[in-house]
Amino acid sequence: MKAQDHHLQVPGMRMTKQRKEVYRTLMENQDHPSASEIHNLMKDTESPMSLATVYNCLEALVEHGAVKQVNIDREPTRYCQNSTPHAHFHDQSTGTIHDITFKPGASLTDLIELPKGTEVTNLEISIKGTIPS
Amino acid sequence: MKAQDHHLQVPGMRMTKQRKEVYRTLMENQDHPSASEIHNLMKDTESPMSLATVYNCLEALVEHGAVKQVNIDREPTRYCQNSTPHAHFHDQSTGTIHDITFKPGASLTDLIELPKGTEVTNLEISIKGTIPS
DNA sequence: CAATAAACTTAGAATAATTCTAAATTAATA
DNA sequence: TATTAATTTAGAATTATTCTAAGTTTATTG
Ligand SMILES: [Mn+2]
Ligand SMILES: [Mn+2]
Ligand SMILES: [Zn+2]
Ligand SMILES: [Zn+2]
Repeated sequence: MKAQDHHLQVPGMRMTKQRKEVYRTLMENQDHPSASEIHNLMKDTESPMSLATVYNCLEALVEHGAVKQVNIDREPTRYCQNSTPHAHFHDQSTGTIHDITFKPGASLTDLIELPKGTEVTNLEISIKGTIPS
Repeated sequence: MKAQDHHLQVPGMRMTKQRKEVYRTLMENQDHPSASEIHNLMKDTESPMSLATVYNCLEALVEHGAVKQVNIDREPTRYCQNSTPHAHFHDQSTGTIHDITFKPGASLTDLIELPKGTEVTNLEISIKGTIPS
């Protein structure tokens, strides 16, 4: 799946008009928008849709690994089009969220010790702070 | 602040009866309970209190660094009495959350590259998976 | 193709964790 | 002690998200 591939197709997921548009909107707004932000972005397009459908589409995309959920504290869940492993940096001076890729060859076990046989199904690293302008 | 010190005192925070009891309850239930679980745990004690007060006390304790919030997805916020830096492992087969300390000498920058001058104010690492029994 | 079933979309209602409000109480300060 | 500031509380309000039930689209079967 290329970064600019707006014509996502995932085996097992019916790619409806609505899912296609939600995915495209997310690709064109890579700043981790929330469901309602995505919904608003689609208000004035040719394919407005209900907020429930935006939630449903995002859920389907997340289930199929095409999209990631990002939770910062109790704020509304945001969505990330970057399906590769990465961390999130939450810049407190701008409110924006940046993707941060892992160093090549780096592993979680560099940082922490996990009991033998531990199966990791999901890893979330979120950093809050400021970046110099 | 020792691990078993239930007589917390933090400069700048008025240690009321309620805050003391919330903190003590959290020390005695180190399994990352939610606000309403803490509230329930105190229902049958000598100092029951309103749920709003539990939230208020936890907020004060978090602000003063004595307690940490733990957010897993959109589940109710849980609270952690371990004020030292650590990661959280969410065991999916039991639903429990374990503290995982960082390897001595390990640093976040072993894993990711941050722009020069970046100030990190908060780091959260949460891992989901299973541990063999 | 026609009929049937399954999946999807939608508006609006429901849910539930958390926050807010406003009044009473408690603690600190002058 | 008198005054002020902080805290507690019950209950109302908020709000992101999920649910319901009906209509629509898509896939499958005969
Ligand atoms: Mn945004
Ligand atoms: Mn618990
Ligand atoms: Zn991201
Ligand atoms: Zn913890």
